Amino acid sequence: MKKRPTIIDVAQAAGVSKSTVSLVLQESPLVKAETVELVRKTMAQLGYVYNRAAANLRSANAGLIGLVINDLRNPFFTEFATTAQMAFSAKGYATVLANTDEDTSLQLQVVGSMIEHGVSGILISPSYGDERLCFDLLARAQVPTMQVLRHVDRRCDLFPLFAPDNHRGAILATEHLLDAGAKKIAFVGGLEGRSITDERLSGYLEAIQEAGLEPIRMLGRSSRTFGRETAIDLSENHPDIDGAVCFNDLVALGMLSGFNQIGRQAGRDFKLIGFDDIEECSEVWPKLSSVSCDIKDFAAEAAVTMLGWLETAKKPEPVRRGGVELVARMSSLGNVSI
Amino acid sequence: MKKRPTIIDVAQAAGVSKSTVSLVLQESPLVKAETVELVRKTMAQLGYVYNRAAANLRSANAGLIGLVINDLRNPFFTEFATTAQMAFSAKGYATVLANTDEDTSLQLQVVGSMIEHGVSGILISPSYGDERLCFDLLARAQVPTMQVLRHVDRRCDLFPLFAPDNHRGAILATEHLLDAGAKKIAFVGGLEGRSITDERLSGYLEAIQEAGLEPIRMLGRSSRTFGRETAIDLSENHPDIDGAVCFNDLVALGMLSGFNQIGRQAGRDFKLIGFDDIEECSEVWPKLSSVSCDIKDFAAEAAVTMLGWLETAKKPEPVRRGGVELVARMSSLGNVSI
DNA sequence: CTGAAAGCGCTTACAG
DNA sequence: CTGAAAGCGCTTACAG
Repeated sequence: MKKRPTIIDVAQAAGVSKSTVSLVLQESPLVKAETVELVRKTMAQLGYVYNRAAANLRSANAGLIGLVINDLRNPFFTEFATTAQMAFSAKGYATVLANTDEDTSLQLQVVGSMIEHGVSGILISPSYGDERLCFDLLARAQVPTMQVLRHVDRRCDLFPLFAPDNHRGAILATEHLLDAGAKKIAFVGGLEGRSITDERLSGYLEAIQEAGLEPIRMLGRSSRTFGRETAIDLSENHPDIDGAVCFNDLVALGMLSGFNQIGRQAGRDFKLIGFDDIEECSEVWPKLSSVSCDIKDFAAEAAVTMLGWLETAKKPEPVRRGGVELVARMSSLGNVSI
Repeated sequence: MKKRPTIIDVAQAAGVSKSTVSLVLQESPLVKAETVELVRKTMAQLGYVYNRAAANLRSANAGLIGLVINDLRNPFFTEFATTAQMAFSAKGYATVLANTDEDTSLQLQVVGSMIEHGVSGILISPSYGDERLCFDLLARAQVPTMQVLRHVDRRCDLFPLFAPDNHRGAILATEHLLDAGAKKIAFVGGLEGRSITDERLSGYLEAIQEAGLEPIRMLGRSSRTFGRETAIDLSENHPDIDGAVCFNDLVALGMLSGFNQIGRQAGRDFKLIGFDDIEECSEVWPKLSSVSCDIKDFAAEAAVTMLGWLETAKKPEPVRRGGVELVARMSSLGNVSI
């Protein structure tokens, strides 16, 4: 296993100086076309591969971006991460990715590692909890960092936030269930004190109170399993509850499974709506209503904003909210449309 | 935004030479404990961050591993990628990840980018199609590369393969449905000519022929939507078919949705089994039987094998198959157990 | 349009 | 146990 050729090898083989080779690599217009071709041919012959680490040592831009995700197994975050990574890739940036599994000490470790690797910027959907050390480290290292999806560190002037308008989305969802005829609507799933839950719950509360109704909170883990258990429990013990705004689609999909199990039909017997509009919503039966944050667009937007920051050195506004949209399907409508 | 401090700054501030600082960074036993402490304290004060790119320039091991995935939105691959990334992270390696979206030209591009970034090795679940250029590039660049999950490039001596024993898994699944009383079993989903499909289909064919039955192929996309459509089509046009071995869980979950829609009950009216055993299998109702490749263990194994290759420079065996296991649940059993 | 030289932030022998 | 010097593979002014 011999060493890879360097620009010096290429220069020798092509009979030019290494500066010229370097200029060719940078696609400088200064080099004569023939020389460019000669050098490229030589590089191909020698199997030359560009060494970014060396280049970076001088010129600072590593072409690496860090993506830190609290729960990569959750399809909502998977979609976000995948879309962002592909957007970076399309602009020539490679992505260093880490799942933190909602663990802030892991988060601290991976962020440290990314800084060492010289990422030019970091997009982080943070874990809840003891985040201070991590963000302080980012501040010290002066790595441009955007918080996305979750509002965790309060210093949005330092770490600009970009997140969907959860509050408004929950209002839309609640009003939709009221319009669909639901009389007693619960909010199911999500844990208090977490930014996304608080934002969505507050929208639900606002709409419920607006309608002069009593709110019903059934908070809990944001999992299919919690949704399924709640659907069954609720049908047995609170048969009068006839609608649910779920914290997210996983909870709603779990409720759907629960209803299937006990023969209750969402849409006809119960008005159900999720949040996030993951792909599966339109692939299950009955199809699940949801609030879309257009996660693909959102992720692409986030990526573009990050790249804009890196390339213009102009920091994005401290807080920015992405649009949300109601997507009504059978689980809240009851007829076999859509 | 001033420059980050370097080891020279640290050395000056601590009153030692930069070599000493370097040795401290490498945790060399040569440095006196007091000196170590002094240097560490100084680094903390100055907010020093290690520059791996520079270190790598001399010492070769970048501490970066590439992970190339054909479809990161598919939960099976998400689980694989996430587990592998976390295993690398636990050993101090950062992961550069790219989704290729089943696109071999994208795959070529991201692999090139990873090589430039100096990854020490690459774990690739390749896209089907025109993969030659990509693997040739890897061979030229001499980057240790393992193919996982899919057997695409035939040169396993160069690019060792690690994949689940799909053939055996499909035999287990088919025999299980026969034991459960199914008389006419179809194979649903998957596209011919792709290694995973071919391996699973061949297992099904072997078991069906062994039982003296006629095989029924209903190949197609590996999506929930295809599964749902097939379930409905099959119930209308082939009511005698009473069992299905699905290419993967997504197809089977789609069939489950389809059955829910038309009021047919998997388990009681139809014996259904998926493949991969993703988490959702035990979260839906009725719970979905599947063949587990123990994807978490598999991914951890793959990561360990890769790291072993990097650290011992000993290439893994050309072909290695991971174990598979039948997981029988309600969708093939019919009773409300498990 | 091309070449010679310095330097990016580390590590690595080699002295002492 | 610590220091002085060379070098990793590039880029960047600066000449010519």
